[in-house]
Formats: sequence, C-alpha cells, structure tokens
Amino acid sequence: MPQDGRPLRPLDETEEVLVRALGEVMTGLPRVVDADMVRDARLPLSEYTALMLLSEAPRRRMRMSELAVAGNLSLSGMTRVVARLEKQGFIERARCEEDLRGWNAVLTDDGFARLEEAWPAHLASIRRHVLDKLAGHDLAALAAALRQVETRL
Amino acid sequence: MPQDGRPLRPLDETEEVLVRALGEVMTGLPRVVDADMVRDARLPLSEYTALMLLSEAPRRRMRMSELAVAGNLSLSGMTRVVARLEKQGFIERARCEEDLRGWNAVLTDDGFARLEEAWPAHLASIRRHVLDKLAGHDLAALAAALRQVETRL
DNA sequence: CAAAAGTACTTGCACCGTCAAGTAAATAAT
DNA sequence: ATTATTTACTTGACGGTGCAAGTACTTTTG
Repeated sequence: MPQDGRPLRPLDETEEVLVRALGEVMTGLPRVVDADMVRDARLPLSEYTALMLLSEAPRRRMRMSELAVAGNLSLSGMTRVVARLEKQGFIERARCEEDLRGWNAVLTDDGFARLEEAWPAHLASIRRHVLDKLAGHDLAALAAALRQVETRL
Repeated sequence: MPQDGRPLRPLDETEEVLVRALGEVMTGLPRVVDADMVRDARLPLSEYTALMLLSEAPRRRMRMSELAVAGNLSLSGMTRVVARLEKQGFIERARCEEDLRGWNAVLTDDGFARLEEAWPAHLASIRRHVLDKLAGHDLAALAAALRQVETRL
C-alpha cells in the first residue's frame, strides 16, 4: 500500500533526474556485468557472488539462509545456484551439526580455484563499466549514499 | 576478454566499498521496486516503464527498437512486454508507414489511464526505498555520477 | 532490375529466479 | 510425552528475459 498519510509529493527536477539515472543503472548494470562474466569467465554473476561470499566466510562455509541473505537472493533461488555449483564440484553440502534441518554450503578447493580464475573478469568488468567512468567523482560519498538505499525484501 | 594491457590493479579500500554497495543496490533494488509495483499496482516494473516511456513520446507511440533501447531491454524482451500490454488493451500496434518492417507501439487511452492509476505506487516505492533514505546527501552529484555508469549492452 | 545483403521484428528454446507447497527437524504447548 | 507450531530448506510450477534462428521488408550491388 502506498502509505497515504501525506499526499505523495511528486518528484522535483533533481529527484527526477536521479531516479532516471538510478533506474538505468539498476536495470542495466546487472545485465552488463553478468554478460561480461559469462563471456569472459563462463561464470554467471550469481554463481560468482556465491563463491566469493563463501571464500570470505569462516571455514569457507555458510548456512543456506545466511548465504541467500548475503547474496540478496531468495532462499529457493540460492538453493538452485548452489545446486548448479555443486554439480560442477565447486561447492559441497554438509548437514549442519547443531541443527539438523540446516545445510552448509562449503567451498571446495576446486571452487576456490575457479574463483581465483574468475575474479579478474569481474574486476575488469567493474572497472570498465563503473570505476573508469567515475573518475573525478567522490567515490566515498557515492558509496555512503548507496549504502543508505533499501534493497532487502 | 579482460583487455590485459595493464595488469588490472586490484580495488583499493574505497573502491571495494563502493563496488559492494553498488552490487547490493543493483541486485536488490529492482526486485524490491518490482515487488512493490506488483503488490500495490498489479503492474510489473517492466510494463510500467514501457507505458511511461510511451506516454512521454510524441503521439504516444514508439518503434519497438526505440522502446527497447529506452527501456533497457533486448528487442525480444520488449516484444514480450508489449505483447502482454496489448493483450490487456493498454497498447495497440500499428505498422510503421514509412518502413513496413517496423511496428509502432501505441499507448491507448486505457493504457494512459492505467499509467495514471499506477504511478503513485511507483512514486511511493521510490520515495520509500531511495529518496527518503538519501536525506542529507547531494542528490545532484549522485545523479551526475550514476549517469556516467555504462549500462548498455 | 534481379540477386544479395542488411534491417526490423518475432518466435522457439533454454536458463534463471520467484512463489507456493511439501518435507524434515526443532521447539512450544498441553 | 504427544501433539501443534515454527523453522530450514527443497521442489514443482510458472513467468520473464536473452540468444539464435526465422520471417518479412528494404537497400545495395552488379
């Protein structure tokens, strides 16, 4: 429901421009980066992200639900990403000892190697489409602003 | 190909933070806004965007290819969006007179009404998730930065 | 002006992600 | 303790999007 306490002030000029720009970025950038990853590293962005998150986690493992939240996917979505990675041998699954309902996704050595192989493509993509274009802008301020934006369901 | 002239300098701290924040926003925000639109206006974001673009176009019509570019979708993706909207009576299709290969998507009166009905939900969603959170930030600078980012395939 | 090449769009197929329903285990209630 | 409820995750059905191939028209070329 459009919480109608106040009468929904329309966008002013500045806001309008920002919203358009943000719309562009939010619909276009994921596709562009994902396309780069698939082309240059044969690894979709969603899978790359999962591997990366695991590589940074203690003991290179995470509960499915944690991983889903961290990767900004639904739990079922993450189940499928992990299933694909498991089939390729990059992840193994281990029942969670302290709660038998739960599963850990565990990064294998092959998975770690795959990640090391893939990250340059990700870095290059981000540099090409984002950082190179932002020369002269205040990156810290931009990051601070973006971190305020609400992105969780 | 990760164009390897230079050896791909890794991200510094500031860049790292920015890239994470941008990743969050770019994967999360479209889902959040789309979910709002579906829930509050029963109109997915992609369809809303198409209607909006048409409403601003001269004679409320656009060539399919124009519309695809403007909406940041592939041509085939836009074909399907338009097909859905046509089925609901919000868009009609008219052969392009000066080039019989081409089609115009034309916003109908029903479509315009639908858009007027739906935009408050979009506005509310954007205010809620984005603009409200950005109080105190320099919106113009943010917009200028985002507009530099490359988002076209 | 006929044939070849290019352009505008659509369609078949495959993939990915969501929701809703299902399973299994933990926790709460009686 | 048994049952009911909640939690963690998986699976089935579905919708949306891209790519590649197909169709129809246009432009170029010899």
